[in-house]
Amino acid sequence: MLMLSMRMNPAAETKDRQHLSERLIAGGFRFTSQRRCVYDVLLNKRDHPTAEDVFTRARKAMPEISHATVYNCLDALVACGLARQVHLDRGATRYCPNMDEHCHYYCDECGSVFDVTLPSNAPSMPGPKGFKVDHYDIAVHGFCADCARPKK
Amino acid sequence: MLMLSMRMNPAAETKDRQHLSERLIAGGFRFTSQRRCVYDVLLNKRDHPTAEDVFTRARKAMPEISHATVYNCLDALVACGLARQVHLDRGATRYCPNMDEHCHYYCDECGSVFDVTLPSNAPSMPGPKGFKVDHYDIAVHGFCADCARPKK
DNA sequence: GTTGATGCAAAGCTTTTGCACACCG
DNA sequence: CGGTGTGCAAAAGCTTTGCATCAAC
Repeated sequence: MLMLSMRMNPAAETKDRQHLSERLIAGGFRFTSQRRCVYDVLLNKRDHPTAEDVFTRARKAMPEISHATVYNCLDALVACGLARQVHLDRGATRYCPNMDEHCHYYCDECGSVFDVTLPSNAPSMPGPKGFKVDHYDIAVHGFCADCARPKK
Repeated sequence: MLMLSMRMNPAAETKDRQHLSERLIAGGFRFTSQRRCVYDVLLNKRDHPTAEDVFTRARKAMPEISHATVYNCLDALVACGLARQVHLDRGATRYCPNMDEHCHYYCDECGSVFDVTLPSNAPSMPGPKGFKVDHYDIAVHGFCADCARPKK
């Protein structure tokens, strides 16, 4: 199975990395090498990794990094608006550094994830009274082209 | 024996319960008392319970029901189109017997969940080529009226 | 009678926590 | 220096599995 690994805009990424420090500080966090490492992992392969995946990849560059620190770093990145959690199934939470409004097409058969950017004319709908919307988390479940074939 | 419930649409629910057996059988499952019990729990209190919540409630009517059986029953209900999983945060998966297209407004502060039915004219967007959509899982994150107040 | 479902308990996986030490500011 | 962040390990929480027994068809 081929996981989606697309690098849309290298220039924007470099900018993102430069902004990491100030974003962290603006959020009341300190800028640490571990947080930079974790953020790099997210930017380097945008395949919606789980915390465990991030841990494994981060260890290549920083062998002494711990499990707890990866969770800490991911939470910090989420808290200061540099990443988002993605909840697709009963499995582990995945992380996504793409802060554009987009949705995730998820194959319930093989687990593939496809990003689709939302049209800018996305309709707003009335929510509960007084509810202050932060962001949308849209998962489209179904079967990818390979798994949709009636071969069972 | 069916338990009485006070709900928005009693007629539809009774119909749902009558259909439980045939839906299960159509899905290749057997109709068991445990599955009826678990389905009743979902219908009786539509507050997006976790499997653990369902387990606790089901035990009131069926004290010997097991943890594993609750998961089995919930999975069976999901498989034959009588319930859906809802993934809102890093916590446990929740379950929802509402099969209408609707989205969940979720307060990241206090954890409240509000159902909002989607307008029937919901726009369709182009997904990955060949992707066969089964259903949407839309969570709107933010802060409910109580938690949105700047009391900090 | 066959086959799938259940109950129990234990294992597996994901996430959090407590604490001593290190490091940033 | 003070306090946050880290690393480690253990605990806690959620879900699955193995197996003997039981029930539905």
